[in-house]
Amino acid sequence: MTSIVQVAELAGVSIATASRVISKSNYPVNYKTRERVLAAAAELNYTPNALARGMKTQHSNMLGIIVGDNTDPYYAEIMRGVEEVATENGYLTIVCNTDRQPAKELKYLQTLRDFRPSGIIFAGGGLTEAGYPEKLAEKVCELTERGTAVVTLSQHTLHVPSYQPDNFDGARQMVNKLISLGHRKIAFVTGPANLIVANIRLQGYMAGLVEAGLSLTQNMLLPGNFSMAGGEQAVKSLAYLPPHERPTAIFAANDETALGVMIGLRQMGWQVPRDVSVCGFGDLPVAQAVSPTLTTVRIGLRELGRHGMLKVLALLKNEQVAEIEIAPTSIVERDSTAPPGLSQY
Amino acid sequence: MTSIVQVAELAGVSIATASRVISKSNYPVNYKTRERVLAAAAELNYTPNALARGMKTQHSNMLGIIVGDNTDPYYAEIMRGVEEVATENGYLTIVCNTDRQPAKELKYLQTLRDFRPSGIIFAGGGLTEAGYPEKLAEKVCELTERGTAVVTLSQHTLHVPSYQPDNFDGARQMVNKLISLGHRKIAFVTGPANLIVANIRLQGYMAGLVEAGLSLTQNMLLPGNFSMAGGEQAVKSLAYLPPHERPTAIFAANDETALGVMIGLRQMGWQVPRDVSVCGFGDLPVAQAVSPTLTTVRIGLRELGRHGMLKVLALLKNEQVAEIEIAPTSIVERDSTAPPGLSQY
DNA sequence: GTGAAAGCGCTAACAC
DNA sequence: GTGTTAGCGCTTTCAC
Repeated sequence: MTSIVQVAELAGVSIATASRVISKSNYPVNYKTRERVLAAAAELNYTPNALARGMKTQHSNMLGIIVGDNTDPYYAEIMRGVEEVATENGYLTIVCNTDRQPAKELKYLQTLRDFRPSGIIFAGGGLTEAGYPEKLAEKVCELTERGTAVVTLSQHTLHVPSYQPDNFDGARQMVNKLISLGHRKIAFVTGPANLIVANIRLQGYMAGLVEAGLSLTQNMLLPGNFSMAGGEQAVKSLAYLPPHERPTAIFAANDETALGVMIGLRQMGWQVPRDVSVCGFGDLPVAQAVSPTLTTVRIGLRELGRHGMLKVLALLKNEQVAEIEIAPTSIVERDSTAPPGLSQY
Repeated sequence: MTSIVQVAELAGVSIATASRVISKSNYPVNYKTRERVLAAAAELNYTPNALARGMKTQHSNMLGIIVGDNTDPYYAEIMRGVEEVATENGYLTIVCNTDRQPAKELKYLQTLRDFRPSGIIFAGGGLTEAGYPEKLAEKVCELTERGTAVVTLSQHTLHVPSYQPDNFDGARQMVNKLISLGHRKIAFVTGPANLIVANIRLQGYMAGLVEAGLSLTQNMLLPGNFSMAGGEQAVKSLAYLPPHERPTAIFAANDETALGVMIGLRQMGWQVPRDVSVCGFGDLPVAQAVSPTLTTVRIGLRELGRHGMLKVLALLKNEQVAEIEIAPTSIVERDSTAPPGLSQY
């Protein structure tokens, strides 16, 4: 394999000089000499060994992205944004699926550590299992101490720079919207209890109700888990409610759940939005593809990823970065919501 | 940072000995000595620097996976399978989005090369632009020569070990199925013309028709591009056909296209499967989520990824591997297909 | 069964 | 503006 030594030889310069031009260091090199080195490198089809370089510099132009599951469109979109900016800047993106399991997350962090990544992005949102935040913080500390840039893309137990969607306000706004449509009985399908983000959305929902002077009724909270199956399951319980106690709108903690809710309702013979309005959170591409199209809270996911990676790059350049930046969320009104009272029951 | 030197010191042995036990080499080391090294490593929370190791061994326990777009569920599923097996074996998975652009694919291969990956998996299927297969083959050759294990997960221009779904037979079977339902006018929405896999599915479709003694009518071929928008667009042209010339079934080259087809038909006021049957290829998770649920050709995508990675591992161990293995495909009949003639026109 | 030492390819002092 | 050289942390001959 061709190394910098052959390049130097062919160019008739020392390895140091060759390295200076190859590594784009800002060290002064004579114009002609530089040209010769570049020509030699091109001729030999040479590119530097990233491993060797990483060994010297102590970091490797690799970026780890921690996600729950790369097949989940929420993460897939973020990952795509991260990857775009990463590759534009010569970084390689490593997928780390955790399935939201602390053990897997820790394991990946360990493996990543061995590779001296330049940065790590936590796309998903902080697991809150007892004792886990501390363990995680410790592992992450080992990384940051050694210069790895760590960024989260959601509210998180980790106290590192973060670019995060306004989950609280998004949920609050959605409740406002439903209320302005005339809804008073608004159910909420929750996310996993151990996920910070899921809880913040729940809080936004509750805040929205309280602001409007509505009371929280226990059975308006349906347990979900951010999955389609969870949403489908959750609404089944509504069939047992006497008609006048049924919600006129169901707000799901994420889009996948909302899709499940729609499937469940269809099976029950309830029509959306005639009998009940449904809305989600995230604005995944699929929200526009289903029928009826899904009203949801828009997070610019790809942009979230792009911005997160830019933050990593800024950190790496020792630039000043805001500790926490909030990405605004907004309501996208589509066909799955309508005023209540269209129903026959 | 703690290196093997501190471990050796703490254990009171030489670096060589420490390395022998840490690197799990099968070199004989005294039982007690081994224990001491392990204890020291544990105490120091030591794990070997993957970069340094890679520098010696000339490959880095990294695996590149080349996909069109990681947000495409087809690739996401494969990637997930690959990642599972990779991480179980201590490999890191690098996402490489090419958007099916030769230039991006080449660029990624170049970057990967610098990192000395142990393996590269081409999840997507061979671009056939003029002159490109040769260029790609050359780049890949540089990699394989140096011991990188390269595997494709579809029919491909590259002549490397491959584990690939039976795209031809899947399409043929689907046509058989439609014919057995009574369909005679079966349209096919094609994939991108520059994609091998898309063409093979098209060939399977044609073979199925020919076997049944049906003729290929030109306007039964609708141009698509594997995207939802493409499917939506494609069916619009059918509105201009006189009713008796309209297809009674539309077979889309992949599931995304089929979803687009369903959306387009809905806009045109055609009901599925009453007015026209629709089917896809791939069996993405979403195929079960849409309404009506989608009849499609099942490829075990995650399994495809898992198996592909296993093939890489086998190659790395210099085991004998089959050059080409075919993964069977099968028909999953759901609600989007029915016998023709239910339509009112 | 163990240790000393070379060297993988690169960068960054440090000379000149 | 250029060259010499010392490592980065590891594996692996080659001695003993």
